[in-house]
Amino acid sequence: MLKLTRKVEYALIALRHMQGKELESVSSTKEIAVRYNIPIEILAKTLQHLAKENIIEPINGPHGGYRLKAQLGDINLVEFFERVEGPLGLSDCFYDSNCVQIDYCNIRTPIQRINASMMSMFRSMSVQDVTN
Amino acid sequence: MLKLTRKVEYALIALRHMQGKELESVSSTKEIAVRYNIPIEILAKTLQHLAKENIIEPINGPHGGYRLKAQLGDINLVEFFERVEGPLGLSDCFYDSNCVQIDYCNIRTPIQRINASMMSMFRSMSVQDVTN
DNA sequence: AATATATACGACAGAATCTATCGGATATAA
DNA sequence: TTATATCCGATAGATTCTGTCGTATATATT
Repeated sequence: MLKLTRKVEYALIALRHMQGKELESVSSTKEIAVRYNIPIEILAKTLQHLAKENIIEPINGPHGGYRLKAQLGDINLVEFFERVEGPLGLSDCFYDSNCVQIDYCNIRTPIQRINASMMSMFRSMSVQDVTN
Repeated sequence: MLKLTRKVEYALIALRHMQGKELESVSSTKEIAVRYNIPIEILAKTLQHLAKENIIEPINGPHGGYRLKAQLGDINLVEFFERVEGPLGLSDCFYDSNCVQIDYCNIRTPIQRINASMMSMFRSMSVQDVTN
């Protein structure tokens, strides 16, 4: 409960790795996978996803890989989590109405308040707060 | 990602239900299950768990059920979540060392900080903030 | 004492999500 | 042409979440 997914963790590990290198330098999937002991195929997917989101830039071919494209200080953690994993919320009912309790629920409003606090907390931090 | 479990939600729904009634009055599993459209067996387990945690008190036999026992204002949300679902943290590595990245991980410290913020936020709220 | 209604609880099963793997395609530097 | 990289859909395995079943125990009521 209340945990990050591996995908988000791998994304952050990779971004921090890139952040630690010179601006133009390129990091390959293999390099990162080996360095941090991450399954290469899953990391590859994660990086492809970050590239589609324009957070990193892909370089094809030998000596290729990825380098940072976005300003990590401009992406708050709610935005980042949602771009990597989709809609965010303590309960599904805040972005999807398929809950059988929804008509009777006596805690929706209070949980909504707590959810807002959590969102606000994550919104106050940027990806750079993690990668620096 | 970052969601509450149904068990926690059902527990909060039940506690709020009890909170809304007179102090000595008793609520049965069936009454709550029907009222909020919750599978009765799973709610039964949840209430048994809350009873073992001394948060509610069981009354056996016909006209039995449960009533509040603990002061809900005295239980903060971190404590509540952990008593219902076990150890809490954004990543497993904060309470369990079975992660293959742990020796190389470059984000453990920053995630730890964010985790501390989240814990602090939940610690600042009590169960009563949800059930009132 | 018998009955009906309630909690107690372990074992199991189904569903959903998370995590990882496979196979084959495209791009490009050397 | 070759080697090294990204790209991407399909699938499989693992774990967690959610719900079910069967049986035992407790007690108010008759």
